[in-house]
Amino acid sequence: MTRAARTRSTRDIARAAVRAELAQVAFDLFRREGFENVTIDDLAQAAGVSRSTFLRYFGTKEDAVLSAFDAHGDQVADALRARPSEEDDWTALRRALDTVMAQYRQDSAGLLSMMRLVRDTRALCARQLEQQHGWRPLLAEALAERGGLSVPATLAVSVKAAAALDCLNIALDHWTASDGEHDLEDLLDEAFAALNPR
Amino acid sequence: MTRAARTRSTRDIARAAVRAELAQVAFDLFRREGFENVTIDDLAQAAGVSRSTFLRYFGTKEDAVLSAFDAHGDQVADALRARPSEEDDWTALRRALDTVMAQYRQDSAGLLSMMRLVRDTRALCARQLEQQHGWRPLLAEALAERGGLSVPATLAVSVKAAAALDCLNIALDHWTASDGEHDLEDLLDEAFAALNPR
DNA sequence: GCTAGTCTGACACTCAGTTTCATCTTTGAC
DNA sequence: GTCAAAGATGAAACTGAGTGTCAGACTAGC
Repeated sequence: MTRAARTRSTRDIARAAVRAELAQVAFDLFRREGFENVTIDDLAQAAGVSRSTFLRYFGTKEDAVLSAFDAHGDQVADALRARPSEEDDWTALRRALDTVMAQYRQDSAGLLSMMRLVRDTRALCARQLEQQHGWRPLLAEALAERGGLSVPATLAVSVKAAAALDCLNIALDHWTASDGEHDLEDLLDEAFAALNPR
Repeated sequence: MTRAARTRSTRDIARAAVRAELAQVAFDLFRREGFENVTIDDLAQAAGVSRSTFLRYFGTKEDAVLSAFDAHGDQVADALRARPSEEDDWTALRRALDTVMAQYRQDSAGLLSMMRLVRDTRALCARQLEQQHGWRPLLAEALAERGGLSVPATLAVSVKAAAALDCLNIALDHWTASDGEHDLEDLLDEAFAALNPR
């Protein structure tokens, strides 16, 4: 559990609830009308808050959608630290991704519609790339710590972290393209197998 | 040589020249004043054209900077197709990147200031991610063709293409962070070595 | 109840990016 | 050379994102 999660006041909980509600309203509206056909004013009105308030919770329209994945970077990094130290990096990365895979499996229909929305919207695609780009240093650092030596993330761990995230992404892409027909875990395994660093 | 390059009218050449000039003016201004402190009006005025014209050449401020890399995706994909078919994918990818590495080496000072500008500007970082994301399918397709079979890019070739692009990126990141002290080729080799798919 | 910190809505503002239209230049055909 | 078509430019209006400010309402702790 992170520091932010430990020190959680009543206000923080209320804020998180409002945030989740706004995100849900936004997602539904985007799905129904299309991302670029919905203005922030529309979102605010649909959610029953002012434009100002909406923009206080989410800096951009994109963030309202992608906030669903906000915690994933830290979650995977934590899972990575929890892997046995004798495990090789690539296997540890694959297993650490089980954390998010479990969440995906829990609501695969929701994930599918989310991924469709993201893939069909250039701005969301771009923002998602940026979001995942931010996870790379988290994974790289966790990987470096696991190695015991050299806490400042080296080039090698960054590359492995980036590649693992690509695998996740590409597996999700193929899964979405198949309308969820293929098994996501299998696709991820296949992606990891394509790149088998020693 | 691509089709677009073959059928090149006088107008196209003039357009390309204007485009290059605008990009240069924009780059200089961004470097001097900072990306977000320069408006499109400023750029247009500095270049002696109207706002409309500037926006016709570059859809966004970001594109004015990153147009410098526009051709790289196709170039690497072409280089990939030119590699001997007996070469393994990973080696072919590494060698195909020599195409862009040669261009970087030719003006490493320019590249360094460009990379610094990009890294220091969130919007440019994001747009660059998007740009490179667009290269992935190009490389994946070239890789698939090389393999002879299954022209529709499979998951495996996508993963390798993505990983190779990450290597390029991360090598550039470290090179930039070292102010160009390290040797870029060495960093790229190191990145490729960290991920050695069979 | 009072006070301090926080949340909210209203409003004004800047700027990015789109679209439309009128004008001017270039090109190619004759 | 002339002329018509196509392309390039500039001007202007417009939508909407995102920022900043401010005043009022709410809440918690004392």
